[in-house]
Amino acid sequence: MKIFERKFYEGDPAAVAKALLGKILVRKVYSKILSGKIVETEAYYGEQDPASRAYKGRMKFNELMYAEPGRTFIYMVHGNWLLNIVAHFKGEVGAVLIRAVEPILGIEVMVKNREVENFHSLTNGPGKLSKALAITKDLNGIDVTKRKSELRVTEGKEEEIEISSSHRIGVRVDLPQELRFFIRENKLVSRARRNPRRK
DNA sequence: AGGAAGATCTACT
DNA sequence: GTAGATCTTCCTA
Repeated sequence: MKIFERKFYEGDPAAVAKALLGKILVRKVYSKILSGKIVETEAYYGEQDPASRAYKGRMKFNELMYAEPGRTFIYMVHGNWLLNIVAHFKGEVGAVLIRAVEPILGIEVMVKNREVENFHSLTNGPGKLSKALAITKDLNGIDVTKRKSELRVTEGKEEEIEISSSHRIGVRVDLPQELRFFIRENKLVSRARRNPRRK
């Protein structure tokens, strides 16, 4: 499968978030291959984005958002590891959160990791997919453009996909534009929630 | 020490 | 579908 070069991730985070839909996330672990089609993403910016980890400026824990595009940025929220891929124009700041995938290879391993049987609830959320694919802080900062990486992104099969958008999920204060993107009608897209709750 | 955070699970109105 | 408890880091005081 064709792998994407760094250039693919150099661009506006929202554009990269859309471009990632339909691509394949490949995880190599326990000498096995686990993979899934990316069906839902969100774009995050830098200091002008109140929902971004980089909102308060550059710090040790968000340094990767400033790093070269194509690397992972993984952090914990409410007890869940969330997988982002660094994406931005040179000299800027940003990342794309992978919110859901549709399992392809290694489904029996994902079932074991997740401790659920139901196919639909295997990877339909950012915390769930990390657990299913055994993604933790150990993979923070690795390069998904390298063929030998334990986590990489490759070309999906040729198909028409229809992209829908909405506001980002779960954020306290969102930007005016819609920055969540997902494949329309896909069953593995996480359930939409009502708008950001008020303070 | 305390609290917030890109969430998830369970147990029901 | 929604409410509430609970998940684990890392920041701020």
